Amino acid sequence: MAANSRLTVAAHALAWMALVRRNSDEYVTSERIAASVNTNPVVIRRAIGRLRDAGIVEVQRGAGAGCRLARPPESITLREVYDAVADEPLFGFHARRPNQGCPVGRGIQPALAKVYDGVDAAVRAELARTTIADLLIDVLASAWRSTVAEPASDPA
Amino acid sequence: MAANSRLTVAAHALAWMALVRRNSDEYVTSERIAASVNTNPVVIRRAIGRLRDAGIVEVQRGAGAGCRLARPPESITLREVYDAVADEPLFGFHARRPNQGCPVGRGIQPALAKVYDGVDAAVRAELARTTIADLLIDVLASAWRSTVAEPASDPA
DNA sequence: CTAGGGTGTAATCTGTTTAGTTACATCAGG
DNA sequence: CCTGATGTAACTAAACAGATTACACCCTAG
Repeated sequence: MAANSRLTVAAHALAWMALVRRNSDEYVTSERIAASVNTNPVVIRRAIGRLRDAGIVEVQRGAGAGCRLARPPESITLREVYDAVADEPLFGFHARRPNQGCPVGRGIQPALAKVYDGVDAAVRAELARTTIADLLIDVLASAWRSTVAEPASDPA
Repeated sequence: MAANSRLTVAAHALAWMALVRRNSDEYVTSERIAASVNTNPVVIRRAIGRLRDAGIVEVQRGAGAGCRLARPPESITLREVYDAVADEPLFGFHARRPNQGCPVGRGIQPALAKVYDGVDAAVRAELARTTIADLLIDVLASAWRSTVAEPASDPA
């Protein structure tokens, strides 16, 4: 597992909510989402909390509580989701400060920062091309194909 | 520190070798590079090993041994370096397999894989825009600026 | 042809991070 | 109120990266 599965979990939860939303506008519980993602409800709640702060989902407390998309899935891009759940940059700098007595040690971080900023912008632009609605369509298509192929695939 | 400082360390080492190369074509030891990066020589050797396998640097063993760029720095892009040193994808999937009884659980990974492939291509295209020669120029410019500003900055 | 400085790499230690889990305070609807 | 859910703190466990030690191996200078 790579360091960050947070975007995956958040996208999974949102796709789930988008699917539910097609049938009703009810709130869905963290427990049900966790059952689909196959993790603990608290992990889902942590992700939901960030998505709530970003205005992507609405949370209802009290009895009959749960969570649902705050907006149509067509208006939610993976870039927004990424910004909501990611807190570490893709590439990190030195674990220990490089030698400041060396020109390379002194100039490397500013120089790389520019490159990494460009990479970050490219990543976010690419993620902006996919909405939760797009994702749900692709998810259902993939699930359908795997259902058809299932008899031939391993049952694990 | 974010998960991956490997690209940073490799770029630092290559910038150093590019700088040395401007004055002579001698081999430089992992110990000297480590002193600039401020880490252990073994960490540098591990990075060098991958760069050697990728044909980016040449390593000479025996007495007076060390390592140098195998090609002009203008011909080495950060994309090559990234490909040489990275082994984990940027985004990971679920830690535990999602619920295969749920359409979303079954279709989410193939759907996200397409998105993540696109992101990976975008990252590498962005990194391809910078060569080690470009980086060195920027490193030296940044080091120069920080030298001028040094009297006002903290001496830590 | 040997002495010595360097690479290559395995093994281990340590610190950090993240997912997983438990526990519990809090919040509304019925 | 009671109930079923969220919000969050606290802790555990596992994975991972970097740091370090140790040592086999290599090659060139002398």
